[in-house]
Amino acid sequence: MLEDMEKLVSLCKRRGFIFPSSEIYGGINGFWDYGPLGVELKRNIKDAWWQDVVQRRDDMVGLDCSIIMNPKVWEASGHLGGFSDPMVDCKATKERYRADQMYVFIYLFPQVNHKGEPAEAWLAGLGASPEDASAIPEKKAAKLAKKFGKPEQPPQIVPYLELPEADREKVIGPSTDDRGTLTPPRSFNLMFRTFVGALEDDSATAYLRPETAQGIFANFKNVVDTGRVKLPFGIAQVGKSFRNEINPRNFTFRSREFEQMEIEFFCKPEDAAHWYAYWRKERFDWYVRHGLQSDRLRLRDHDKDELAFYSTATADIEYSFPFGVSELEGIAHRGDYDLTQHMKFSGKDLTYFDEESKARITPHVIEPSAGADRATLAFLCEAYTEDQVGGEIRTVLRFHPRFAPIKAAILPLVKKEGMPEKAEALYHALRKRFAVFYDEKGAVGRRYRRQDEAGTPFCITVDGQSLQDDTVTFRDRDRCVQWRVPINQAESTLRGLIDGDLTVPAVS
RNA sequence: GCGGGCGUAAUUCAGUGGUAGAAUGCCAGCUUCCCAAGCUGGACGUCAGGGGUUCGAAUCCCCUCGCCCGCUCCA
Repeated sequence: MLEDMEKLVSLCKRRGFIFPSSEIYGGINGFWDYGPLGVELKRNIKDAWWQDVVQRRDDMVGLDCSIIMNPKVWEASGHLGGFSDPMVDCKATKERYRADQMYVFIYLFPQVNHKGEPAEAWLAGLGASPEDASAIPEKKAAKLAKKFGKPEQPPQIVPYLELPEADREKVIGPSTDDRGTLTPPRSFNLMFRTFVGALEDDSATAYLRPETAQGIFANFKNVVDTGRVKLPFGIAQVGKSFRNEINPRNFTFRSREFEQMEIEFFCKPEDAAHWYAYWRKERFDWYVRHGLQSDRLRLRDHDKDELAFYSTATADIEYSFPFGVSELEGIAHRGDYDLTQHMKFSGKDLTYFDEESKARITPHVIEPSAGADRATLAFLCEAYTEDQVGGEIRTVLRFHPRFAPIKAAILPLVKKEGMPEKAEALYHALRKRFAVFYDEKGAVGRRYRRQDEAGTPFCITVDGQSLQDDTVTFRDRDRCVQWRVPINQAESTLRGLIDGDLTVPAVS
């Protein structure tokens, strides 16, 4: 079991799974590159997802929409407003506050201070309204009143955001007794801004999408009009998204550029609860089927106060990474919020005509939204194992065969007596269908270990007997079991093992 | 964004002011009929980047970038 990320990060670098982005220039925080093995792994995960939720279902279709969309999309979705809360930091106590919930209470005391000026105190309080915010300032003012006398007037109350810049220095923060410790309000906007066209004026402002979901909602009418789809049905999309995360952390887990695998599943309002329960289970089971069967995986329902205001239910699929329990996928019951918002902002009718009831309805939507990079990282963490073999450590990535970057390595046992030629012929036959790898160099034990570290589930070895009777040995990664298979059945055997129709024999 | 730690070969690390090292890995060859065996040879470093101090800096100082940990944040 993987205890910290260090060994995995170093293996990923060493074997070509994941590299720091633009490393030769010192890297860039929050961005990562997938190397030769990593790109296969991640692509296999995305392909498996696409096959399972689109190709093998009758009620799903796919979509691939642009990353940059009309900026109004992000007004409608709430990302432009919701992603940009101004925050204020206290330099003394390191606390952080929402600036729109901070009010300054200005007290004037009758007596003068040591400089002979009228004593005044600018006391900051926190709350949704001035009344809510008054507790801390009142308490502090009462203390000061003992020294400078009781104020004759009630305090003047100013929202921190409306305070003139020059006056900010006078403010005493909620958690300190010193003035001037608060920073100016700073906007923490997670949207990546850019400009469309060569002229960088404000009218050309656009955004890199922070999620793929809105492209699906924006195309809902197109798909309904052209796709011959009927409720209930879903639209799936895989693609890059971008968020200016305040603090990228934990290897690829929180990155600023990442890839999502999202479904918006549309249904009649009265069926939404059923479909929510269905997808909640279906998506959890998908991870279990592909190897996250340990107790490190869990399904957590959001508490009421955790829910977005438009959602009636949300569940997170979480994985216990070495750095903590973190979300892989969220399944949200979003009601008709998104379609309604887009109708409001676009002025277009996005309702659905139900043939049965002859009524127009606004479908409700269930959103299973998964992180492709997070899934990849979870499968990497889960796969990482160190076996003790005769006092030595055998490092193995136990990927599900469907995800393994290389499905099988074709190896001549020794580099002579016609074995390389026979092995190469098999390699050329197999690579038409599978990602396979040929290696004839060095001791076979070393080659087996190299494949273990790359997560290759099977090795096919051509030995002396192969030259006599046209059989090869299959070697299983997880238990090192070996058994003989006729060379003309190698392809069907490999396919059976990958698809799960065949299993590895108990003993060789 | 704050605080702390760190940054030397592909990886893990040693090197506290005076000629950049080890192990593993990698490459070539020999050997080898089954699990990182052995032998021979080989490549690989702007010591994260930039600036400063010094006769001389991987080493001391400053700045920047990146990674890790803890806060904070995560609509």
